[in-house]
Amino acid sequence: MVSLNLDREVEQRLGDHDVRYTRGRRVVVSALAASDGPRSAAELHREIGPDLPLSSLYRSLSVLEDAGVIIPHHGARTLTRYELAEWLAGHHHHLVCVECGSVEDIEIPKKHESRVKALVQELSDGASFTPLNHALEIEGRCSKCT
Amino acid sequence: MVSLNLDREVEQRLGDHDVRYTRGRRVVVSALAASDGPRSAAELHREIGPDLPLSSLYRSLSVLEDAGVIIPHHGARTLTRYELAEWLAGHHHHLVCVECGSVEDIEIPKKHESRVKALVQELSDGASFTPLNHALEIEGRCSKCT
DNA sequence: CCTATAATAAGAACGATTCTCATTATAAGG
DNA sequence: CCTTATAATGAGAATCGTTCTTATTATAGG
Repeated sequence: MVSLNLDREVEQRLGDHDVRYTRGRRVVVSALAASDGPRSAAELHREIGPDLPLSSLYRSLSVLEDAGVIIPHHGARTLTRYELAEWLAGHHHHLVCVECGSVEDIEIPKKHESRVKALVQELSDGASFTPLNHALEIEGRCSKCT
Repeated sequence: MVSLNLDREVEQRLGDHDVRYTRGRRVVVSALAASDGPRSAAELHREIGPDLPLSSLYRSLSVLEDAGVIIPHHGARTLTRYELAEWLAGHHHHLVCVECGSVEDIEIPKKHESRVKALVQELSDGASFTPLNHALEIEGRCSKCT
C-alpha cells in the first residue's frame, strides 16, 4: 500500500522541514517504494546504481529520516544486542524506547499469546514462510523518557 | 523467567557442541540472565568489568550464539535497513528470514489488527510505556531458503 | 543575472565487530 | 602427577558499515 501521490506527499513533508526534494532523494524514495521490505544503504546503492554515490545516499537517508519520510527498521542498528534464547528465558516480547534505545522484555497473558500464535501461523501459511519464532515489538517512549 | 538450573542447562548444551563452559562464558550468561532486556557487547563489558577483555567477550558471544544459548535481538545484522514510514506505506508487519536476512512486509486482516492494537495498549499501560508504533516480527525461513 | 544558501560527493575518520596469532589453560592418557 | 594435544584467551591488526569534513556545484529568490 503505497500512496499514489507519494511524491506529492513527500515533497510536502520535506517542504515543511525546509529541505528540497532533490533528484537523489527522489530516487531513494522511489527505490524504497518499489521494495517489498526494508532496504539497507548498500542494497539501495546496488539497485539505484553508481550515479548516486554512497556518501550521498547515506546523506539522503539521514535527511529523509529526520523529516519522518522513512524509518529505520528495528531502529538505527549500529550495534547488536544479545539475550538468552527463549528455551532459557521463556517466550517474551519487547518494549523498545525510541528515545534512549533501551529494550525491556515483557510476557503476555497466555490467552493472548495463543491468539498471537495462531495469527503468526495464519500469516506464515499465506506467504510460504516457515515461522520459527515471533515477537511483538512495541516502539515508544519508556517511563524514564516520557 | 530464567531457569533455576541455568548453568546446568547451558553447560549441557555447550557440552553437546563440544565447547567448554569457561569463566568468561559463565560471566556473560550470568550477566544476560540478570538483565531485563537485550544487551550489547559494550554494555556487557561495562557491567562485567575489565577482567573480561572486549575481544574475549565478543568471542564468548559468538560461541554462545552458535550453541543456541543466546540470540541476537533482531538478528545479527550490523546494518540498518530503511522503509517508508507507515503514514506513507501503511501499517504492516514483517517476515524476517533467519537464513538470508531478507525482510518482507505483510499486512494483516483488520479484525486481527484491532486485537493486536488492544493488546499493545494493554501491555504498554502495564509498564508505563507510551506506545508509538508496533510490529509483529516473525522470524523463520522464507520460501527461497526452505 | 547575482548571491546566499542548500546539496553533493570524494575521501578521511570513526566505532562496532571480526580476525590473527602468539600465549595460556585444560582434559585425558600414560 | 607429567605430558601432550587441543581449546580458549587476549592484544592488536584488519574490516566494514556509517558518519564527518570540506571543497565544489546547484538552486531559489531577489
